Amino acid sequence: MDDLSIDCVIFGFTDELKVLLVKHADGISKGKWALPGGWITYDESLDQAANRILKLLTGVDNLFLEQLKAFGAVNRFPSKRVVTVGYYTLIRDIDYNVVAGFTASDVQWFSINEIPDLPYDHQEILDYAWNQLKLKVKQEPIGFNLLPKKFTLLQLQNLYESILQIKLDKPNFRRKMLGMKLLIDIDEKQDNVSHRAAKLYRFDEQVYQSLKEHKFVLDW
Amino acid sequence: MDDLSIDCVIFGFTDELKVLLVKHADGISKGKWALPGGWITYDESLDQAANRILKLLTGVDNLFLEQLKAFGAVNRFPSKRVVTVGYYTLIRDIDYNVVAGFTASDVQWFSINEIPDLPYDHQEILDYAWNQLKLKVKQEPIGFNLLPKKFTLLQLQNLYESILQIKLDKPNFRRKMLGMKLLIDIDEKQDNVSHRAAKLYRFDEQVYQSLKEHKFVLDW
DNA sequence: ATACTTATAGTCTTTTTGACTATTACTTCT
DNA sequence: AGAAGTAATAGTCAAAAAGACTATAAGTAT
Repeated sequence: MDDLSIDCVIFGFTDELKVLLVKHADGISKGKWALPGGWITYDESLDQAANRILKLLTGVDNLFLEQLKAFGAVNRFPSKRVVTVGYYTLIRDIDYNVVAGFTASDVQWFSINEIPDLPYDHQEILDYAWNQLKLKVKQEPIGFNLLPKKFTLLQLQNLYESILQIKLDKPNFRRKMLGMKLLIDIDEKQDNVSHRAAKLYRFDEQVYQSLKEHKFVLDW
Repeated sequence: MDDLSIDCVIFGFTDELKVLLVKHADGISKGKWALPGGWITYDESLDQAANRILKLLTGVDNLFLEQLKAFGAVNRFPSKRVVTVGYYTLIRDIDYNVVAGFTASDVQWFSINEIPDLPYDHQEILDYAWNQLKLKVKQEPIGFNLLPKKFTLLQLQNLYESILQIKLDKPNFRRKMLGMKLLIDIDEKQDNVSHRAAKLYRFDEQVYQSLKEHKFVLDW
């Protein structure tokens, strides 16, 4: 389908929230950083197409992937009428060795606060994606795809703070998180830190799933 | 564009939540009730296309209209590959005299609880739309497009109950609603009711808009 | 041993829920 | 006219949650 494309907003997190961009090797916006994307073929669903594109970059299949919506302004693409379907995904950036694909000469993580000029309506797609992420974070647990298996409460708090771009009170955050019974104390501690080591936790997958389904509400 | 269509979930409300369906005059699913839809032309954005289709049915332009997402399973449409973009809209049903368009032999409101068998993936689109509506109702004020200019607190409560399909406590609902300062007491009362007349309110558009932007959270 | 850093525990006040009860105003039936 | 019915509106009270803190603990670095 030469009038329908996919564009992916790939969020990563280690110490801060990041987005993966690719540099176009050629075409109209040659040399510009843009969201990774591609065309949809006739024999794949939208979700499959997005997954294929994501796999090209990360080498990994079946990452968390969710559709945003379709973007269809008449002149969003210069040469002809193209509607694009936006997707977003959450991954732990350092777990993956991202590689430039066919049409991309380079790939790179950018801090969410230092995004370069993007072509087409990619900035709009990114803004929309971030907004969705902010909403999501208030309604269901997050972090399973963004944090290591074992993590500290502060890491989790930093994730929330990075996404929402706000500062949270530490003791209150602890109380709330521990109160939802989502975290399991695995009775280990950090090491190699130059201060008191924090306890490590992991998600309780059962609770995580059920919270995802029932939705809750964090009024931050 | 012959591979990209629009489908609209048009929610209406008077005493209960309803959905507007059209009966196909011909084509593969002739005689079946389905979501109103149409093809996207090259010279209109997705939003414009949805708006055009909605206007055909209601005669009115620029109703509240919001995209759901794109639906793109490979075999969702029988004869060829078609991706559809779902939209939903909220209108006060009795304000509009809906008319059957070119390809529809009939139009009718159906109670949300008595939806007939729908063709293609229209049931999936409808479910998705209702879900979105449920989420929306918890995050921003609603009713501006669904209620008459002047309404009682009970009417507003019925709207919430119809959408969420739950029963709410009357005194608590009052307290919460009045507490948000969203309603203006216009110092009038119902008439022609066979019981104590309730006060009439209208929305404070300023507050309505600002609540829409800042989002809140109703944990029902 | 002391200064620094982060973890973790706990307090206290204010707000917000949720579940009710009580009373009021109006209509209609007898 | 009085009683019964129906929904509106006011108010209570205890439990839970949020917000803003303070205090202490457990380590590292100097």
